[in-house]
Amino acid sequence: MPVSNAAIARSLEEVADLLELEGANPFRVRAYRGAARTVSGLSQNLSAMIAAGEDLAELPGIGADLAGKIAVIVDSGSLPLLDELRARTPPALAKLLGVPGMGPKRVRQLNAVLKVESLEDLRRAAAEGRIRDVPGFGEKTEANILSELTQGLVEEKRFLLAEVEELAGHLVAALSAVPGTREVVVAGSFRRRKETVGDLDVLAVAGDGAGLMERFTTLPDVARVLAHGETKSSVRLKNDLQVDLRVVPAESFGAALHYFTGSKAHNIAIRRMGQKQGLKVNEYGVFRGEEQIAGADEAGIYALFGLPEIPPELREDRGEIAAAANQTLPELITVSDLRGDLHVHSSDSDGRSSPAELAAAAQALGYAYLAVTDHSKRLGVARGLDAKRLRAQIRAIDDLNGALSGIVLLKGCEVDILEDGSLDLPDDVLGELDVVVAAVHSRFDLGPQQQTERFIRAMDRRCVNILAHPTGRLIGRRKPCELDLEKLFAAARERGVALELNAQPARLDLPDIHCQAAREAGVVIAIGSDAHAAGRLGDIRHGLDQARRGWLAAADVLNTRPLTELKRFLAR
DNA sequence: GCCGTTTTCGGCCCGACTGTTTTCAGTCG
Repeated sequence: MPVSNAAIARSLEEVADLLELEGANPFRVRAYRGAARTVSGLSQNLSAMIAAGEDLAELPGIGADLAGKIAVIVDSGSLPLLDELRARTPPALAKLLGVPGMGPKRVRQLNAVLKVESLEDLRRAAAEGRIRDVPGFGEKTEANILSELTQGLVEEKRFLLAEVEELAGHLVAALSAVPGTREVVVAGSFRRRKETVGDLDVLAVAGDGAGLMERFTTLPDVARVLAHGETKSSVRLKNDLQVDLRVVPAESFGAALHYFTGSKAHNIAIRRMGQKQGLKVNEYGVFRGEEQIAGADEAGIYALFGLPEIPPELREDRGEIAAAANQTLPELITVSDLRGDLHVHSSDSDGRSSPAELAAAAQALGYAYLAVTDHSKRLGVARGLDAKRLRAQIRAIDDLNGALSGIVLLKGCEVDILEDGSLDLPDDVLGELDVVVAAVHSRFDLGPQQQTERFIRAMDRRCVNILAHPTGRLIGRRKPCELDLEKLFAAARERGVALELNAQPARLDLPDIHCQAAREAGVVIAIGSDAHAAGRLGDIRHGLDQARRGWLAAADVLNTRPLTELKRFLAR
């Protein structure tokens, strides 16, 4: 079985961790991390690229050496350098790097002096008071380590973006209420609309910085103050979410917003551009010598480099800077571009609203159409429809449409793709529908070849219009199924089938990077809310966020089209 | 280990906070 990109990235990341622990050249460590990042962001399978004779050294951050090492991993499934590193370094030692406050130097120091080799060793050493006497450590550091370990927060926890939206709103409101506060913005991955966030980075312009910091560190939700400075403070909330607050002067607001929005990789790329022009870019502005020449707003920073303002969602160093320089950035889709929703459940299966209620809610959103796509019979737990019940629903929707004006309900179904790629309902009944959404809800564990063939076989059925949540992933709970995406994209384009970007916060499937690749492959994307109640149609905004991160313009998305054009596409 | 509009060698983003130090190293983002 071919080695997955994710596995290659993990190996490179582990090499970086172990090299760091050995005190290797930090730039060499960085090179491995950079390569791991490049690899995990690829949609094309590296094994396939090598088989096709492509030169991996063309990829950013990968040179001749790492291209060779990746080829070795693909060939043999392992990497000699990694094996050597593992033999030299206790494997559990790398886990210590995950403890806040512990970096490579401290881990090595504790390993050398106290023979600490694991998290348990570290916990015991801290509990027994042996760490305070190690040179470079003290009582406070020891107490902090013990506290981190006993609170069980060492495993990195990321939150779904949708989960923290409300909290972020409360924070902004509470901080904005401090007298003299002029700007409060949540930057970071939250502003980039990344599917998960590890923490919140809040930025403020304040008349009374000390007062704002005092308010921030004493908010009722704060469980622990990690740092409390004049311009920077960090807290951990009761739900374990870390929040950092920075207070900056107004003339630096744009620079700080840019800096704290990131991504880190994007910032580094911008700083390098500055460096080449003899400019220093930091969170206070852009400086030529001592003189600040930009920084009050973000646009001014980009303008300095001859670039249009790059939308936060694109700032991942995935080609956006080159595209901005060439004036080829896409005009990203917005919510107002949507004319309808193509994946919604009614109370006929596992939804909570009737088709009539869904129609009313869709109309309130300004939609021209909405597809009712209930589950098929195979999904018993969802009260999936068999042919008879589906025909009854078809007749009911026909009647309903006769009574509606300004909105059209499309007759649809989310039909199960069975293990062999056949569909859960026969062609004759599916043929009576306006739109057929096909989806996998079982056997996510097939090998990549079999899984890809299963999807393609389903798309071979001419009634199928959309492939729903293609990878099947559930963020933090279920890994994406293994697929040859390049093949899948080609098959979808050839057959006139759209791939879905499912907007449910835990799905967001296709993921952003795959949307970008699908777009480049000429595949049409359908954004579906997968709402199970009339009040949840608005969930589609989460899909919009990811569509923008996936470089999609309105023209790339099926449900921005007027009804007549949509119907042309659905006719295949 | 990567990379090139000063370079195929010699660089490699930049600043805040903490804790342990007496002027700074380590960590973090």
